[in-house]
Amino acid sequence: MRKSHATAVICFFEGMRKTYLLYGLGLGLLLIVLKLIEYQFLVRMHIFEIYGGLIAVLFMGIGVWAGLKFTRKAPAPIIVQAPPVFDENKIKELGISKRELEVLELITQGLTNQEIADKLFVSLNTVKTHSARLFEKLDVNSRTKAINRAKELGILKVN
Amino acid sequence: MRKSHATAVICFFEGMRKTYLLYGLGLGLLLIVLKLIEYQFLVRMHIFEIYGGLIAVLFMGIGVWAGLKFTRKAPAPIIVQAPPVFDENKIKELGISKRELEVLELITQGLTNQEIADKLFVSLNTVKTHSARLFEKLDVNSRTKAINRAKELGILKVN
DNA sequence: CGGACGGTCATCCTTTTGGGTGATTTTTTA
DNA sequence: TAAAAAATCACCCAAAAGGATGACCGTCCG
Repeated sequence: MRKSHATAVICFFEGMRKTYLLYGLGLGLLLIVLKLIEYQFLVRMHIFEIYGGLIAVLFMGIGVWAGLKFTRKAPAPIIVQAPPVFDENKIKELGISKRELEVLELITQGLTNQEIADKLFVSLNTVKTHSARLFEKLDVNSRTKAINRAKELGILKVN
Repeated sequence: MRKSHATAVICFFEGMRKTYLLYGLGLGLLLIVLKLIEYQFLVRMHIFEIYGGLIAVLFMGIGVWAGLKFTRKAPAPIIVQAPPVFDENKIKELGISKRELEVLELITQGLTNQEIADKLFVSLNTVKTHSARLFEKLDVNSRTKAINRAKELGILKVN
């Protein structure tokens, strides 16, 4: 029921999931677009500048976006420096996941859910889900109470 | 789609799971084959292809680099527990009244406006007025931000 | 006396949060 | 590989918070 119809329809490689297919299609479309642009300019003389500029802008945009997106998860191993009273056991004891912990820290920094969503490159709904479960695990019902609770539990890295 | 797409694009910079790598290699081979075929018919545009490809790679690299450079926040130079002192001057300097300060402290304790109102024996509206003026003076727009601001200003008696 | 200030309360309106439910996809683990 | 856990996103609804404005009432001080 999970990978039923879509996978069965087009299955070049065994076990290829829908997302891979979508990725392939997306890249294919991108290539087609580039080709179209290319031909348009090629047939009416060689205007390399415009085409090159488009490629430059497009891929630089992709670079910025992808670079940002994939360095968020990098846990930055720099902070090996003496954590004050970072009680890791408490976190596992409460069953707080990594993502939830991230959200918690951003909450304590005073960010709104929308700001957190932007920072983590996820949707607002996702942040709300994380925070909801977090509050449940911390046994609180508001972010300000969560801040205090997290502090008294020693869950936060700083402060 | 978004995630898988970008993951494959930039998997070299990160985890680089086997699946993505294999997929990428397959795609690469496919592209090479296409290029070979294309070369037979479009010999004259070969230079153009290389040119465009170089631009793409170059600017995507620039994008990643620039994106990282301008968003990575400074490595937090040893969080020296700032002023744990009660800076009374700051309070007068900002024109925060006694009642507003009371509200501020109750806010940092995680109380809701209603709870604060009950505690101070005033109406909810009054608390909202106080907090509104408080936020204005602290130059924030939410209680969680007010908490952090108050701390960095040394306005709070405790912690 | 008459402002200025602080405290109180109100109304209207918008945005943000919190709570509940359900679903799909990805990752981890047994 | 199959099951469990984590992460993602959506939709609905209600409560809380925030912004803007206006008003009333004490007290204090020039």
